[in-house]
Amino acid sequence: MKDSTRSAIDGVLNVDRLVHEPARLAILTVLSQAEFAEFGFLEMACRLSKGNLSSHLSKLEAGGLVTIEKRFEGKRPQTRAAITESGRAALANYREHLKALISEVPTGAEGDQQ
Amino acid sequence: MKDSTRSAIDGVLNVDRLVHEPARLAILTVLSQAEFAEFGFLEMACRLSKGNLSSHLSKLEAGGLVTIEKRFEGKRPQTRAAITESGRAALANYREHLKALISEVPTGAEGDQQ
DNA sequence: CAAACCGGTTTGTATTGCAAACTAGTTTGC
DNA sequence: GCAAACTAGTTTGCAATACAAACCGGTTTG
Repeated sequence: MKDSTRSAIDGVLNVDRLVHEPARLAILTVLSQAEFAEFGFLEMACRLSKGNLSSHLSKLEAGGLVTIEKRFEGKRPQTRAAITESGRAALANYREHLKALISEVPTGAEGDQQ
Repeated sequence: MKDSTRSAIDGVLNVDRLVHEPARLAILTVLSQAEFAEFGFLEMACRLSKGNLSSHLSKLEAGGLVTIEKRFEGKRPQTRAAITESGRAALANYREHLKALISEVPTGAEGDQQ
């Protein structure tokens, strides 16, 4: 087994589960592209129900990857989420692991066993 | 939101959960590099306990992504796993989604909201 | 022949992702 | 002016599942 394959697999095995979950990865990805985003926007952008979005945001907040700001837009409540520095780092780190997997391990079929 | 970002996120949201789990992704990745692998080898290569490896292999088998062959090596039982065509396709597809995410969405910090 | 080892499978548990139900307030229709 | 519908979320309940620990059948070793 090649060294690069070895470390790519180790990377995969150690991914941050908080980031790895597709819904949260989507949220972080969207947030990484903007200064902040409103709840309603995230709902559509990530195709999540309000319930799921709410709970995933709570987990991301608990993990320090995003901040949640609650405010009023006129008379209506409004929630804004933003990625933190720590969140950016976690996302970047996650993406590095994926990149390693993709670039270091060939798609190829044949190879030598063990 | 850019179109490429949109489809990258859709890709992430629709990943095959059977492949997405790190332990199973590791297994499939290892199997994709060889014709087959023995249980004991997978155990080390994927840094999995026997119990976990056993149950993940069962799930992959149930999903048709790998085949399990049981035989005797001398007097001892031995299990071999191999990736199927369907498994190869699922892995390739999964990797395509990742690649799309990484290549289409910039790491960048700033951007315009919504 | 007992103890340790090999090669796994089964079982138990704690986590968690998701949907559905709920809460709290606001606007609209009549 | 008040009931019904809508907005903006949170909480709750449940089914799935990842992992560890216990277990099991057999084999080798001391």
